[in-house]
Amino acid sequence: MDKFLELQELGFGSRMKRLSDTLMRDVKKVYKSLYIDFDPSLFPIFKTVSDEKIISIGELTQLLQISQPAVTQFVNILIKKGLIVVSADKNDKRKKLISLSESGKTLVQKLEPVWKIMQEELTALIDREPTSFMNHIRLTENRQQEKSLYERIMQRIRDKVEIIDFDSSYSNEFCDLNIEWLEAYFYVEPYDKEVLENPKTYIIDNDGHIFFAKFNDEIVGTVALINNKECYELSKMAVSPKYRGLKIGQKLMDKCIQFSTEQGWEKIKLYSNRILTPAINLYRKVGFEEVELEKDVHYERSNIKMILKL
Amino acid sequence: MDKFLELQELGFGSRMKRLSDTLMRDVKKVYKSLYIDFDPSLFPIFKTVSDEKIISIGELTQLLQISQPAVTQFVNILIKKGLIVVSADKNDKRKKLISLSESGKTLVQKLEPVWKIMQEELTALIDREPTSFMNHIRLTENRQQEKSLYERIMQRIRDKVEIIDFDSSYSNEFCDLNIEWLEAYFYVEPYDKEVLENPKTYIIDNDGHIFFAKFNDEIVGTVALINNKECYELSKMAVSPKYRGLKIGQKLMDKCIQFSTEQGWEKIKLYSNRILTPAINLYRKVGFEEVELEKDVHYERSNIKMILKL
DNA sequence: TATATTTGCATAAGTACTTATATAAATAGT
DNA sequence: ACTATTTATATAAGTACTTATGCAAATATA
Repeated sequence: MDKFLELQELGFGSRMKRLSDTLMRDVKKVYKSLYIDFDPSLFPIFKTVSDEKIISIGELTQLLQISQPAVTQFVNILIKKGLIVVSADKNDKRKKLISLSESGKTLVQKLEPVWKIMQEELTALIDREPTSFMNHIRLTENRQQEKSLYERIMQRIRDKVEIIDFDSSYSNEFCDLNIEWLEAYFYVEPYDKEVLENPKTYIIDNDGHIFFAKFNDEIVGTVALINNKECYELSKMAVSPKYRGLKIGQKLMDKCIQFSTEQGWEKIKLYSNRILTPAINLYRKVGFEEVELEKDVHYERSNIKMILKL
Repeated sequence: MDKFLELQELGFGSRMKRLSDTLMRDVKKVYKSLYIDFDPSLFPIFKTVSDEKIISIGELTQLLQISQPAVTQFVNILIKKGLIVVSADKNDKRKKLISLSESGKTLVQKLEPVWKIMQEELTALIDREPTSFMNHIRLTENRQQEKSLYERIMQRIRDKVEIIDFDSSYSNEFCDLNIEWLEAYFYVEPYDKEVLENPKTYIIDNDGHIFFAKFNDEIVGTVALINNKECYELSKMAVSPKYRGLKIGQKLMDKCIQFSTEQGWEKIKLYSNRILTPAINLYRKVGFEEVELEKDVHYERSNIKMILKL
């Protein structure tokens, strides 16, 4: 199937290049999936500037062992992205001193946990038993084909999303996440505002529950189970658009179903709008079925009612 | 010194790319040094076409696991170089069937011994004790720095150049190699022609000697020691321009010195022209010293006389 | 102290790929 | 048999580098 296997060492150069390209592309996809405006090709320079605090172009060339124009090129990209700043060297006017900008520092904070996961998964992909160089390439390619680095990293990131219980310190996030999507698709009805700003009063104190999805110390999603005596109504589900693709909605939903079952309820109901196809698809996927909609619903935007039998 | 060592697995992709780039560039330099119009990037496709005899673009994409446009691109380059030809598939008009052209087949013949050496040296560079992937990269980089792949291959190629004795079957090569450089730098004097066309009569039968440099069954250089009773005159040294850089002149010279010493002569003399700086440099390097030139020399072009004391 | 060389960086052009998309022929579905 | 889909290849534009070269500031040399 794979001719490179036969080309032996003469295909070695091309082969390594191909593998590194594949891995780089996977890492690129990860950044994209996380809506992080970063690229693996920027990593060596960005990380070095971050580590060294202040460094010149020539020193970067030395350290990274790549050509000086390549360094200049990426430094320019990083400047354009606002991640680094340059200052002049007082003793040597030819020199450019490079350091992280404030937003660069913020990005490092954000990237560090992701880099950690990437590193671990990359290590798992490449570093098994000691063997020959060619064999390493072969084995790594095979593992990459079984399950791509992208999938490996994304799964680890998904696993890092925790579902936690309501705490009043998260009230703002509860409100903001919901307002965000309401404004995007509909408009915020007065009753929305009232409920979202007082989750404790309207939901928790009425024997309801609120769960949050937490990723890297950030609240990235939420959902509420409103207790209306007859059953739980699943509502206020919102996921930060920055973290779509991490299957956070699925996780929140799983938690709601598990929790409702534990509490002994026979069903969960929900109201939604057919325009929200990804959400509707998720509901159907976990077993919700469409039922007839009542005339008098809380919200104007509701045009579908669904029920899940537990 | 080398930051990539610290970037660990996250720099892995860039690191592999860097190493493969370095190796590819070295191989490129080898082709250039041998005046072979070929490029390592063409190798996977060229070799595959050579092995498979006839193959379509789609099949190449499959076998080599690179993108179809990349295959198309290199196929076009190979067509432009006249190394491959395309024919239409009778059953499927969309398909292009690719095979080696006559000059492609000739090139394969020429390249095969070189590929063999490259393969062996590359193997020596990369395939030592089994160890981790990262360590392989590190070790290979280190070895490459100690002595580059280019140097390793070139040395092996140089070692493959043999110096052999005169045989009348090589008379043509003796003549052609000399005429080639004479025409390039001066013109062929009548006496030149007479001697070059009858080496047996003029040189061998007068107790002189002729040596040839042989590489891959091809005569790539020659030199004569003319016996004028008083000493040997080193003359008729010529190296095929296709094989400059293999230090063939040096090898021929070494042979002449060694042979003259064995024969018990006290010196070697030679006549040359100052315009031929690389040759003059070689003469000086092995110990020849300039002496005063006589008025009446065989050749008009001679404007320097040198003597080596053995 | 003037001049030549070296150093630090920028710019331009080239290379070996990639992805995205187009086009024409072949095949499948109705 | 007609249309829709798939397949085989081509084309265009982008990416991450490279080498070659230029220029200005710094340093060495005379």
